[in-house]
Amino acid sequence: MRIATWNVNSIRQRAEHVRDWLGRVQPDVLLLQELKCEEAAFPAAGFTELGYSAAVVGQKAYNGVAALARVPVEVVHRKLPGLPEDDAQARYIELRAGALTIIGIYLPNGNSGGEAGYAYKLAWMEALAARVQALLDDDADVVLTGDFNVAPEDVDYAKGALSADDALVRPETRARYRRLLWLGMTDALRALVPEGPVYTFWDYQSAAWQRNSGLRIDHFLLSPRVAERLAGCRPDKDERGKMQPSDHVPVVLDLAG
DNA sequence: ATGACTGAGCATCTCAGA
Repeated sequence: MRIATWNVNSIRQRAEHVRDWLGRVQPDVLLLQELKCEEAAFPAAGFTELGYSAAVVGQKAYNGVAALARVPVEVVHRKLPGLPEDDAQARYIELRAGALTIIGIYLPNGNSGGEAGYAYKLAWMEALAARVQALLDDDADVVLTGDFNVAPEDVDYAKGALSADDALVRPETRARYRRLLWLGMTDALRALVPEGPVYTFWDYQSAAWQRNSGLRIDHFLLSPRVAERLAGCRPDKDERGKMQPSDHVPVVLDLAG
């Protein structure tokens, strides 16, 4: 089973990149983030042609997540349980694929909107931990993936790429990420590559790609039985070197069975 | 110390991204 995640920074700008990539890499499920469009504007036909169904949680201009799947999936949630009823940000999709629960997230960045913006990020992380706890209490097999907007350790961002008080690395942010690990989730990439930088994002500015000034902020967290099936996890760096790329690259997870 | 790249939208500037 192959599952992938990709923050595409506008699906309408990146539809051809995604189509080419699906044809080559052939994931069973691809979680997308930062669609930057409503569901009606999502270019679904280009993916169904390739054998992928599309489940879209869209929003005008900002955010937006989706799942493309060539295996049967059922959408379980389109909003993160535990957030206020009037929360309209499209950042969460939860699927069932056979016995697996697959969650795709676009976690708030937290650097805009002042203290309220950062508080929203923390509240979102609290609700996410509660959701993961509930699933584990039900003995579910969980793959939690997407753009977490968290660089968990100092090795996960290039020197100078972020300031120490950035919302992606603030201690309160990292503590809430660690809480997911304490619940029993395994960081798939770090389980396979325990040391050294492995980036998934390079800013458009300041020649960040050319200088390899990147971040590791797109993750796969696996519940215990799923972690036992871990066979591979890698970012596809080649995508960042293409014409008009997203600033994030896809990350691919392979599970045995 | 400075500058600065991409995308969307009631758009030739502002907001957000990270």
